[in-house]
Amino acid sequence: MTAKRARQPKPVLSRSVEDYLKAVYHLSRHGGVATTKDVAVRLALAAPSVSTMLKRLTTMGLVKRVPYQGAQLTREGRHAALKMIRRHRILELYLTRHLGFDWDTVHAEAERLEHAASDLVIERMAATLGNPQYDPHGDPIPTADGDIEDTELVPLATAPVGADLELRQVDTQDPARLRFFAGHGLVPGLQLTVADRQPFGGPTTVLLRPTGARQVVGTELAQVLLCRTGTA
Amino acid sequence: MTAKRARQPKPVLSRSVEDYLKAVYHLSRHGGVATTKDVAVRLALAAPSVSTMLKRLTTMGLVKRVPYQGAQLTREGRHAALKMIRRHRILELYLTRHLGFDWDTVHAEAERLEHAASDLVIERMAATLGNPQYDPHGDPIPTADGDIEDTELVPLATAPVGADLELRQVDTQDPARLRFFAGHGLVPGLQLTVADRQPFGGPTTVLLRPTGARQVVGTELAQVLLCRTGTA
DNA sequence: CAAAGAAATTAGCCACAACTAACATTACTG
DNA sequence: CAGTAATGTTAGTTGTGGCTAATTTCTTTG
Repeated sequence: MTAKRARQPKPVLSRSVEDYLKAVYHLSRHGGVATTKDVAVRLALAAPSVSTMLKRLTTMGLVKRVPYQGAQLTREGRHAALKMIRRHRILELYLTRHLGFDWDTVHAEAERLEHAASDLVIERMAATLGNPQYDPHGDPIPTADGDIEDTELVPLATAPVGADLELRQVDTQDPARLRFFAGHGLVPGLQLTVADRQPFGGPTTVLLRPTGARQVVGTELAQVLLCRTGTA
Repeated sequence: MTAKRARQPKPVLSRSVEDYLKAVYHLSRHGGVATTKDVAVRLALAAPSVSTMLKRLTTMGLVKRVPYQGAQLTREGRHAALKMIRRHRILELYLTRHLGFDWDTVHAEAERLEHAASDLVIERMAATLGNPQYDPHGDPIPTADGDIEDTELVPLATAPVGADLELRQVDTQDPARLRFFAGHGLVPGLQLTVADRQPFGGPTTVLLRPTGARQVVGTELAQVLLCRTGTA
């Protein structure tokens, strides 16, 4: 018995199963559980389809589930999910860096390719990219053995006025929003200062550090701009 | 009714259908028809599965079929098949040129990716490659609108002794054979002269033009080395 | 705390695409 | 040219993964 590899020889998860695992991962990432409804919405499926599949995943040992409550991934399920997320993010970065795609279109492309690309293709792409740590949106890329960085980030919408921040992650896949952000220089790595925030859910005004340019950002958008504090 | 594009809006063929169309294309390429058996062997499926599917493809208008005789592609079916073959060959070339794959491993990779890559990804790859005409094995790459070069090539096994040839195409996907060929410099573009052929299905001896090196090739292998005549 | 509403599940259905077993047709050969 | 071998098709089954309709459970609130 070789220590850790080859637990199961190669059950090979179906495309559907892979999508479910990713969905459950994302929905239960911050402590909670993934409910049937949420998974159904995320995958654009009917609730009964999800209910049935989650039961199947449970018997496969990929998911822990409490009926009528929700589901979480097992260690094995999380490993499979992180593998898919690694594929997805490497593909996104590869498509932008080497095939001229914009960051607002890569998500859809990667969504299909991630199920078809072999490990070897993915690792060759990763190597070509210099084993990157982040995808074009700033999302951390899990390592090949399933470790993922878990930095505490604060949404711009809730960062205190006066704070010096670095924009680390743009947490949306909506092409229109992404194009807006890119058009205003709001991309990962940007240094900024919170200049003002209007009360009652009003917009946040930021100063873009290098240029000193002002930028007003509505709450909805400020919610998905995730920042790291303390970069003077 | 816009002249030729958008006959059907977007029926989107399934992975299986795409594989069947490719198989029928390859099997009926040289005039004949594709029989149920041949398709079954090629796709590693049971004959009844193929029989049923060919009937389905017929009702979809992708295939013309005479029961108990065999099938051929319709114009629409051929178009779809050539589109897949374009994808496949561009992927093969891209994988070898940009991701460090050897020509004996790309077939399997491309076989899975061809169903998942969007037109845009494929055309970006093609552009990156300089809109190439041939894949790593020398197979012609169909154009985006479905034209494919149809050169008359002669197998080395049947080329007359004394002929000056250019090796154009290596017509196998078997990794072991491909490695053998690559190891002996037998790759598309090679100039060679047929020095000798033993009778009764015996091996062919060739002189590799640049170096003058001798190489003996057995009949089975000489059958898949497709050459163009007349290159003094 | 009972009843309405939301969410989850069960039951029953369908399409796709494979399979085996049984039967039909075509091709080959003594 | 009859009969067997090879090939093709039909019939019936299976597994996956969707769906709607009906039912159950949980949550929320008058």
